[in-house]
Amino acid sequence: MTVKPAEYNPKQIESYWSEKWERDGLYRSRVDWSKPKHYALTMLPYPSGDLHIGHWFAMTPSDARARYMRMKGYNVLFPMGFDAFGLPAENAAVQRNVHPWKWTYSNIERMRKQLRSMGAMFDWEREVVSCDPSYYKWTEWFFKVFFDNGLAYRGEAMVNWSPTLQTVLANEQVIDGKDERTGQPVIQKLMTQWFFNITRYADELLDYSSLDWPETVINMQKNWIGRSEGAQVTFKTEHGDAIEIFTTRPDTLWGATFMVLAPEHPLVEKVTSEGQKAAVETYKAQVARLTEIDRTAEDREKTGMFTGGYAINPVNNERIPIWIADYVLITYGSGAIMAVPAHDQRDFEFARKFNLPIRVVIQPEGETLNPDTMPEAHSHEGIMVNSGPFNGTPATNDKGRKNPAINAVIDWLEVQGIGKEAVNYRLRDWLISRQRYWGAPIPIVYGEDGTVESVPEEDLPVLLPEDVEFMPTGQSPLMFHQGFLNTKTRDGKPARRETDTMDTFMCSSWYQLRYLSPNYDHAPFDPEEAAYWLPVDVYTGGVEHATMHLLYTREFTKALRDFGVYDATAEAMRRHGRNPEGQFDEPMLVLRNQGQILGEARPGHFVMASGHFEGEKLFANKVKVVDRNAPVPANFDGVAGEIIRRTERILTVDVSTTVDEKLVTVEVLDGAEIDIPEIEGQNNVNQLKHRLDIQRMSKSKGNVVNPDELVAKYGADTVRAYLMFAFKFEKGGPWDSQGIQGVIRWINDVWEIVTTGAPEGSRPDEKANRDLLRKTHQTIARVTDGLEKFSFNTAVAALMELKNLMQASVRAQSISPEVWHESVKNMLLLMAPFTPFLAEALWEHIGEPYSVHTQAWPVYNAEIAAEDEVTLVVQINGKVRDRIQVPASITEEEAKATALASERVREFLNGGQPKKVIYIAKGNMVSIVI
RNA sequence: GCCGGAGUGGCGGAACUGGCAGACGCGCACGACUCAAAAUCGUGUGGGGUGAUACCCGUGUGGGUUCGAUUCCCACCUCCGGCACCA
Repeated sequence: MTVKPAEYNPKQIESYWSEKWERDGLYRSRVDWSKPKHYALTMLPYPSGDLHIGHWFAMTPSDARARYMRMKGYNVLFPMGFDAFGLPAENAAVQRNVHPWKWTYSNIERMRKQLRSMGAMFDWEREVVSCDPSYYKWTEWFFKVFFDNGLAYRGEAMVNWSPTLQTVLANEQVIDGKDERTGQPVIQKLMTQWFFNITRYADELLDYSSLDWPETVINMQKNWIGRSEGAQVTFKTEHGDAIEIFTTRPDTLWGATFMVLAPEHPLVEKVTSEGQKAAVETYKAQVARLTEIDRTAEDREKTGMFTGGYAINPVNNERIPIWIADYVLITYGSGAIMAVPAHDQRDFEFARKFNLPIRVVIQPEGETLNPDTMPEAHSHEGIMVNSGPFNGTPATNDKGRKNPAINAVIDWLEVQGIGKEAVNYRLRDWLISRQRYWGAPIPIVYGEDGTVESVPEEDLPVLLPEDVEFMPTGQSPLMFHQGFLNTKTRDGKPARRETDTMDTFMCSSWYQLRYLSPNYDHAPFDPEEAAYWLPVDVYTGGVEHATMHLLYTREFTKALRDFGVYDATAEAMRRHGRNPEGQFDEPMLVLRNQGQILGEARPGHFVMASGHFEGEKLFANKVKVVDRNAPVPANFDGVAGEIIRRTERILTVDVSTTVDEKLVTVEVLDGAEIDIPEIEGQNNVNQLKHRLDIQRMSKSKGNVVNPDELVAKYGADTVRAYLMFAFKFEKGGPWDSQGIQGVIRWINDVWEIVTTGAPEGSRPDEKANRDLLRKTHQTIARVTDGLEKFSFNTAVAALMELKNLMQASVRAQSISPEVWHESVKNMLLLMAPFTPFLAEALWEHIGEPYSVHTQAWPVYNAEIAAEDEVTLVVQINGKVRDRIQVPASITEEEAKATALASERVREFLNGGQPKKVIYIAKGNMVSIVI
């Protein structure tokens, strides 16, 4: 007697198994030198309050892969934590009077639950929270290491300063030069801030040879670092002061007809003549008022001012005027340039505007440039002219030493002692100061005598005081907290604490280390753990972190290596027989970026609204949703069209189908009659749907997909599998609420097949048995390959195919119970990474030992997977003309003979001889040329 | 402007190293079950053509290499991303 199997009930299964796994510590990861390790990491979330579908898309495929690695025999570490410092918590404090501490922790509490519902193999005992003193103690400690080793320094930097609020604003808080919230103007102000000398590592950061990272990320980082090769040349002012310049085109030195200094350049004052003083000051003041954005605005006309001073060009001792202009940036190179208008477009524009001389020194072949008439600079190849000893030297389009002209001039400059080969970077040092409360304090103390010292290690962490007041002005409460502010230097003299806190990228630059031993209190991480787990083997996250986070964490790792932080770890590695060589150069060896899940497109309701017009606007007392294809009655005098936008009771209706004007505003009056046929009962204005285009999800757009709701409705397994199936991992795409049906059906079918049990009383047929086993092994290969390559969608597709054949075999009663069991067993093992709850429940159901997740990954058997019959494809002149079923063991001669004997081929040959017959074994194909 | 990536059915997407384009799924159409609907099951589904075959066209566009091109080469178009007065 067959018992009717229970319905698939994900809620029950998922809560049962997650509790059991938790109790059993199934996902605890411990150092075990007898096994190979695998450190899988996914970027830790900011605790904004709710888990987004994007988090699921980022984390569940990575989890599937981590589970696969575990079944492959690796000892896997897959931790999770929270990047918990940052501005939103502080904004909440100001706006809603909740302490950031409370706000953050209650969000974390909520998100932990949501994360657990995912069914990921996170080891929660390794959780880290970056705003916890036990964590930020070490963030401070790293700062101290950098400070003590001279990597951290104080420097001046421009900040967005709000004079109204007396505070610094982040870039994203400034819109059109105004404070986003108050609308008050923001100015650029120089402030002393803390930096890390990241440029020290620029060259090493450009070496990606040991990394398997997406090309796009490497490309972005290379752009960001912006290495350029050239020469540094020393010009002198008339009065003998040196002006260093950097140029990528030393071959154009003889064409320099003026110099330009950045307005902030320290020599400006000295070179400015009495007569130009007032004009120069005016210009400088004008520049200071501009924000970075204004200054770099597109197609901006060149501005500048003559200083009255002159410089001597060292290559030909020519006297050339010195100008200042804001197109020269104080932050790049030396803040001064030689201007070669004939061969640099920016200099050219400047020279034309201010009537400065232009001299051609690179003459392109086949044309003669005329300085008076040339429409733009010539920045390409040619022959050097007007260049003293170098006349006739060819200049190519190559950069740096590869260009013979540049190469020769650099050698000459070095011999003459007026310049040398040099490299410059676009990359700026990392500004880590934030004038905020909710961040890790910078452990620095300022003595009254101006001394700057780091806080002794035994006094770390410098704790954030909790009894602080958040003022709506946005100022950091640390500046007013006397208990925090007042302290002592090491030798007991009165001192003041640094009130800036650290950039949150600082916290996320080393969190992969804290996961190793979150409770370790002698050091940021336990060398014994690190010796085993480091480095991270696979890292996944969004491409938006390509330049900042990923560059900082690489730099951080290299600095720790150089400052000996890994010495004890290297020692432990050696003790365990692992070679530490090169293990601390890079934090993450393999990187993959997931794409983004966008909002689903949806048409808006098509409505007929009537009421009374006031001007262009309709005040509606009746709104009826109608079929958009139905004709609107000719005598209808209201507004008919699709709702494009709806904000509360204000509708924007696209009436282009009926009248010429496109958009009409309709205000729905209180108590208006709303009729939406598809929703029964009393309707209200909030049920009217507006059109949604494909765009990023956001609450205000109303296109957010809530994973909690999906889990409640379908179960976590379905949500996981759907996300992996429906999108390319690296690409993402718009959400499709219908597509999930396919995964629901698949999971239900699997449930039904397995719970129904092996077919009893079937009439097994040898061929069907063999076909199913073959398919099973082909699926092993495809799923394995998919997981290896982050091609989750094809792996799920393969599992669906296996299910399809299994279902057909079961229905046809054509397979034996043994084959059913063998096939089901393998299928559940293969499904375990994707649908961990379902696989576990069914694994138990078929009587296999707990847990499916600790089983070995199925081994592919090529012999079983091999087809015994294949389709021989016959092409004539590259077109498929016939298909013949043949044994897979067919030889080349047999295949050619079979093909030539085919009816279709004989028709085409028409008695003649083929010119050529080609056999392609791997494609089971014969290609005949006639 | 410079650097990079991508264009395949109505949709998401598949195709190993140059070898049967469109796997798998959604959607859609028709049929079965049902009083009906949902669910489920069956059949079909790139376009043209045919009663059905045959055949022709088809992976952004145009050329090329090849017995054979979504895949390689050249030129172009479109979209997306990064950088951008960086000397």
